Amino acid sequence: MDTLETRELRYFVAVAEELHFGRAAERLGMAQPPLTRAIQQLERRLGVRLLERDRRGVSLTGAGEMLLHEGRAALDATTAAARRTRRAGDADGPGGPRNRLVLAVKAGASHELLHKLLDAYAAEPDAAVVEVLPSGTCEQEGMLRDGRADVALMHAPFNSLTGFDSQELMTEGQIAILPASHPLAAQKTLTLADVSDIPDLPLARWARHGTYPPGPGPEIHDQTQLAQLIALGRTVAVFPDSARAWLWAEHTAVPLTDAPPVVTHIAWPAHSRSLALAGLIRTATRL
Amino acid sequence: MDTLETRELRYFVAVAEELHFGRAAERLGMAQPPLTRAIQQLERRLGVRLLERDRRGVSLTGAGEMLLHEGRAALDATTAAARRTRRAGDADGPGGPRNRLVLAVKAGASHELLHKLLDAYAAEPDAAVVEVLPSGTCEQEGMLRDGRADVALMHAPFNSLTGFDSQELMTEGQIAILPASHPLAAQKTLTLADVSDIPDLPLARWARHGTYPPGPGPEIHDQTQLAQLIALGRTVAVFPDSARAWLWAEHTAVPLTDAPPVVTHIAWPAHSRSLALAGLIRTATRL
DNA sequence: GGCCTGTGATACCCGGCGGGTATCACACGT
DNA sequence: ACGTGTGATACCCGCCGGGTATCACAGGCC
Repeated sequence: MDTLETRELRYFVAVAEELHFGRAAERLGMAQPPLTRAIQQLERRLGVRLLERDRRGVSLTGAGEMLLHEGRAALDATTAAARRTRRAGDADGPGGPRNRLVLAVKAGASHELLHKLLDAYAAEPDAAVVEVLPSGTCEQEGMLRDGRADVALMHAPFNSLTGFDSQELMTEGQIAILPASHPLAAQKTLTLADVSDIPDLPLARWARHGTYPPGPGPEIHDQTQLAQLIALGRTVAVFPDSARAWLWAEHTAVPLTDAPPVVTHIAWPAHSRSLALAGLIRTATRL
Repeated sequence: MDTLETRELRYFVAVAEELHFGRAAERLGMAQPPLTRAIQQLERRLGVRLLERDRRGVSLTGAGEMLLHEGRAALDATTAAARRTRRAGDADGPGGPRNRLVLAVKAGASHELLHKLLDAYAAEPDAAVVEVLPSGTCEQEGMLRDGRADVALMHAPFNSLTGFDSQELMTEGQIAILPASHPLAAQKTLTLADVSDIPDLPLARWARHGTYPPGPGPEIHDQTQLAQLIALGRTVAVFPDSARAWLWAEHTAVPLTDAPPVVTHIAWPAHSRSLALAGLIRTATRL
């Protein structure tokens, strides 16, 4: 009567994202007519119009937008339930209850802190096996939400910590990484304004959630790619201080005086009750 | 293949809570055999044993406990999606987009703050209709999670704020409420130790999540009931300062010097994106 | 204006599976 | 030995989710 099935949610989210029944059906690996029928049935059961279909296109009503947001959250929660249950089953299954933890880390960030954390935790008695999962830019939130990861290292203010419990680990400044040959590389310090409009050196743009912010700079999705472009004198980038670890000889790092400090947190789903996780967090706070 | 249906989650949670297929089936309004089959199928699909059935009873495996926790969260998220979507539909349906907000408040707490908040918000332009939903002791968390409420007033340290965004509104001390006739009522201040072992005046016990903490005091689930028992000289209770508003003539309030301060927060689900909610929060922070 | 194209909606059929009833298998009380 | 209460099995049926074919309709052509 009033209990949404996850199948219905999956269908609706697909349609709401594509805004096109045909494409949504294809994405779902099914034909279009049953999809149409399923959405109609969903609307009847909820007693609410979710989509406005005026021939040539579909758009979301207010209720539709609500269901898109809430439905995504619900779907994430159920897939998280499935994933975490499977992993828990592996643990208490064969070979004794060897717990495992999946830690999501932005690829290539803060090696040093990560190393210290993993070493310190491994020395703990009863330490679980920590699997490090490299994640794309700002993707850790989704990974925690849908159960791909149990815990993550996040960098405020880039990551949003809303909805998670977290603990502050480290604060650092930011630096501009320039070609060593560029005149500005000789400065002792710079400001954001200095680096954001250098005529011959546009700021690189990172992909966030699959799309790129507008601007003149090159589109980047790989750190080595970026490093190369900087070395070639084609772009600048702004990074937390710990990025100095991977600088090349052709790079120069210059501190930014007015960039907001970057705070590294360890974050986890608020409702977690895992002992292994608690141990890792305890270790982290003692660093 | 790997996508849990909410029906399966409902079934499993019922069995895991009852630890008995027959009772669980009854609670679900179905017969026992299909329930058994559904759980078996669920275990097969997850590739994990969830229940240990040794004749005469059922118990949870580690994976089962995981699925119980995560599954509850997922079920809450889907029922929240349904409820919020229905409400959003009512709003953008007939009579113009009149938004509504449901505010969960512990029954009978902090009248004064609540009044100020509602009055101030009602004076805002484009204020939504705020529906006040009285909730049992410490039940606000569940109400936010499953969509019965959009926002809640919570009292740390009694309510757990994990998983929600929140804003501090007010801090107050705690008082002991005694029968006016009792000798201790003459004191200017008291300590927790003073009131926790008065031989003839055991501390009242409140129901939390349906169960009562152990102890000698009377079991309470209603505020007037408690007030009456105090007036009769049968018990003491500890409350935030604002409880003075409902004291009777037969009651005396004595400040507690060592009780932790009670902090009232306004809290909401971390992923909310409602404009009306944002307005209410903005108003609250200006009080 | 006729026609094609692309959209979502409808009509109809079929197979699978969710659910029910009856029964079994087994461990415990007496 | 037998009754009792547990979960598991066997079997059947009706519904509903999904597929194919088709419709209805609005634009954009020439």
